[in-house]
This record gives sequence, structure tokens and C-alpha cells, in this order.
Amino acid sequence: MSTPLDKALLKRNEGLSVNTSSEQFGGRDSLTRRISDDIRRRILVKEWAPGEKIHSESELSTTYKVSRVTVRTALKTLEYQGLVDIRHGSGTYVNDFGRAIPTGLNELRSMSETISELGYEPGMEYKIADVRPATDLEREKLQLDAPELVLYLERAVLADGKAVAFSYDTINISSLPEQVVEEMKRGSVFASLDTINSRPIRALAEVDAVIDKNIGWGSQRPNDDLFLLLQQVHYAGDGEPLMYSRTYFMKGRFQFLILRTR
Amino acid sequence: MSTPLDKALLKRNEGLSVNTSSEQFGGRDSLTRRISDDIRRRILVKEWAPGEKIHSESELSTTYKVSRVTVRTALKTLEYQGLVDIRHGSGTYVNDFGRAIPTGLNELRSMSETISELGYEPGMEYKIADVRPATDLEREKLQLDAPELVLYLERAVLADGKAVAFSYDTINISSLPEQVVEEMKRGSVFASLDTINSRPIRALAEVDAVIDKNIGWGSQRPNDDLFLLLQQVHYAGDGEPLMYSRTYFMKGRFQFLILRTR
DNA sequence: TAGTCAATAGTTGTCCTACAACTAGTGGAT
DNA sequence: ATCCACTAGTTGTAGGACAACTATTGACTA
Repeated sequence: MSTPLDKALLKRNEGLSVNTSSEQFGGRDSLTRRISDDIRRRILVKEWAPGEKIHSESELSTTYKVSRVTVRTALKTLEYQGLVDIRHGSGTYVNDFGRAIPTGLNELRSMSETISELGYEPGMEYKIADVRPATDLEREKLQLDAPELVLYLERAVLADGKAVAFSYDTINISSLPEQVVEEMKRGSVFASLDTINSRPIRALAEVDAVIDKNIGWGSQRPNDDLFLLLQQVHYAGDGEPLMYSRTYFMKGRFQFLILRTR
Repeated sequence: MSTPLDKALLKRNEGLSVNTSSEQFGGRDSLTRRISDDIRRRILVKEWAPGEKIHSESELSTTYKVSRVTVRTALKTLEYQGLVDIRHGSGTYVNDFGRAIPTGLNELRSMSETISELGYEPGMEYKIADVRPATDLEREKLQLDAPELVLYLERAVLADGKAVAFSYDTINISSLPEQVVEEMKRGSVFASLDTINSRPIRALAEVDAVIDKNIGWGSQRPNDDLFLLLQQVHYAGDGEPLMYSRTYFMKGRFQFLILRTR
């Protein structure tokens, strides 16, 4: 399965966590991607303090045993994500984002991943997990012709046991093995999709403010019926719609921080 | 003022709009930045149709008379912004974003710029434009010690004459010439800041849903008091806070589309 | 002493060339 | 009609070189 270069690189870089992370994801990620992910990880575990200058591109390129081009591209990615600031002639500095990490809506991450990066313990509370025929709206969003079956989930998203959002998800199961569907009724949707190598690689999302008294449940539900709605459709690598998802965030429980740059 | 290389590049690339745009902004932008801006422009004016493959990196590098590295970096930027999809071994394709351009909250653009890119005629309707002492909140956000004077603006943001948002802005004028302040009371804040070379280069923004019956005015104001709030502080290159800004978007008038990728 | 300025080492930006890895199509063999 | 090797074209990575910029040092000057 592996190509010659892959093997060579794995050999050259053995012992570095870049590969571990790649293998962990069953990874066919590019080298740049792996380096970028690893430096991101090192920043988030505070290997460098905010405001501090990280290693130079040359230094990183020798320690990672990759070319400077690769390191530069990786750093550019992190700069775009708002994690670092690259200054011509000076160096690359870790940005100072108080306690909160810029959520980076542009990067496709699962809620659990994001919550975990923010330093909380992620969790999910299932209310509904049913296989049922798709509604008209769902058929349109998921580009289904016939009235096919979909997996419908209603869940509360937890951070350290506290509900921060309510999530309504519809998953296109037309090309999924039954066992995977059963898995999704309990565990992480993204993880399940990953096992059969059809992890979503992009999503078209829309942000909106809504008042809706039919959303949410339980005692933690806001009584002004006010939510920040993130509505999105996830797509697989071949462009196939995988999931139509509406996440209703409760005010004050989750901070949508965005670092905007020129 | 210009360095030798700048002159050489200007000479080599003369006739290309990359320089025009740079000069227009009094530009000290990097070469990559100029190329990226120009390709972005060409995509937005539909030089290539959505889904279509644009010129190869080699081809672009020869027409722009820059190295392939520079073109690659520029294209990477556009990929982050969600405008193109770069496929290994195949080419770079223009993404298909219906009528709406992914607003790209990560890129720092003025409202007028964004509206203009979306194909509407931008406008501003002034309600208040006053110089007055800063409030406690404003002093905190703008990191002002003494009770200094600030420029306070209340405006309606227009697209094709229709109000899409209400904007409440506080500008730090402690280091601005009086004439520039006068300009801002009527024209674009960003353009005025640009004339004295202190254009903001980054902003820390927070998105939230709010109900507030004190926001907005006029007949177009929503009667459910519901807004999507974009609250942000703009910073200059030296880290100095320039402006504290709250923009209240009206539901349905402005689409916050985000293309999320892995 | 305080301030200015030239020199310098270190870092990012751009260039060039070369090759690896991948994609999509072509055309022949079965 | 199907499969498969081949090929041309494209993006990904490598390595070395120099330009441009930054921050610091230290000599010089007022």
C-alpha cells in the first residue's frame, strides 16, 4: 500500500510523533499536514509560551528532517489558523489568545475535538438515535433522490459534563454498512466514518441567530429561547454529502473567537 | 523609500494589475500577497467558472514573472479562504459557492469591501459621529489609561441601499491628526487610517446571538429584537488597539457562509 | 552621558532546478 | 467491452542560494 517515498520518510522520521499521529488516523495525510498538526499540538501543550518565539524554519526543518519548504507551508497554515505570527526577518511567534483558542471556524473539526483542545472533557448525551425515512428538507440537503432511510440524532454536547449546545444531525447511510450505523447510535459519528475511510473533508456552514422554543431540553435550556445556530452540510472527498447538521449553541457557554488577519 | 528589489520587481511586473493594487493601497505588501490578491480578484470577476481548472502553477509563475514558490504560497492562501481546491497531480479548481462568496471571517476586510465583493453597492448611513470621552468599557477594550477622547460612530450598513446591519464603533484617536478624525466622521474609517499608514492588520472577533431592543433604528429594524453580533477589536501593526466595534446583523439580510476544510 | 549610526548575525521571503508522487487520459492487448 | 501499461501534465517536496528585513551590538559623535 505504501509508496517508496512514504516508506523512506517513515524511516527517516521514525520516533517523531508526526507519524504516530498520521498512523493513528489511518493517515494518508501530506507531509506538510503532518508537520503542521504536530507543531500545532506542541503549541497547544504550551511547549512555547504565548508571545514566545518558536524555533526557526531552518532548525525545524533539520529536526523534522524535512525541507524548509515543507516547514514554511506548515507554519503558513498555523498562521492562517491564528496560532502564530510570522514576522519577516525576525521569527515566528506564538500568538497570545488568553485562555480560549481561536475556534477557527475555517478548520473542520468535530465538536469533541474542539472542546478537548479548549481543555474541557468532551461528552455527548443521546436523546434520539433513530433510523427513519428522510424528510423533504433532508433529502434536498443530502441530495437523495428516493425517500431513503437516514440516521437521525438529537444530542446534547457536553463540556465537563455541562451542556453547551444541542445538536440535530441527519446522516446519509445509503452507502454505509449496518454495523457502522449501529456504532454511530452510541459513539462519535466522525470516528465511525473514519473506520471506513470516508471522513468528511469539507463542510459548507452558515451562522445565524435564532429564537426557537422547540429547541433543546432539560434544566440547562435557556429560557429566552435564544441560540447561535451553526448549520452545515459535510461532504466526503468525492463530493458526496455525508451529514446535515444543525448545532444550537447556548449563549455564554461557548465562545466563538476568531482571529482575523490581513 | 523603495528598496532595490522593490523597484526591480515593479519594473519586471509593470503593466500587471498586481502592482496597481499595491500602489493603490500605498502598498508595502509582500509579493505573495499581491499575487494572491490578484488571482482572488480574477476568480471573483469570473475569469474562471466555478468548478473550472485555473492555470497551472508553472503557467501562472511565468505570466506573473515570479517563482513557482510564490505562486504556490498565494494559491495556498486562496485555498484557506475556501476559494479554490488544490488537487495533487491534477490542478487547482475554482470552488463552487452558489451566489454567495464564503465571507471568510478569518480575513480582515471592511464591511464595504465584503459587500462590494458580494456584488452589491456598499453604503453607510450616519446617525451619530461624535468626539467624546471614553466610557469604562471602551477604555478597557482600547487599553486607554486616562479618560481620553474617542470618536464614536453609530451607522447603518447598506447594501444596494438596504440596511443589512447596525454598526457601533469606537475609534482610538489619541495618536491621530485632527484632520483624519474629521474625515472619519463622513467617509470610510479604514480608508482614513490607510492615508496615515496605520491600517489595522488584525482583529480579535467574537460572534454571538443577542436580543436587544435598544439596537438599531428606522423602519427596517427587526421587530423581534434579534441580531447576530460581531464584536471585535482591531489592532495596528505595533499591537496598538485602534477600534472597538460592534456590528449587529439583521437576520436574513446577510449570509455568514463559511467553507470549512481539513 | 546620551544619542546616533554603521556593522553584523540571525530570520523570513523569493528564486532556481530537480525530481517524486499523483491524476487523467490514451491506446493497445486481451 | 474490459483491463492495463504507458504517458503527459500537475502538484508536492528537496536542496541550495541570495535578497530583504529585524534586532542587537558597539563605535562614534555631540
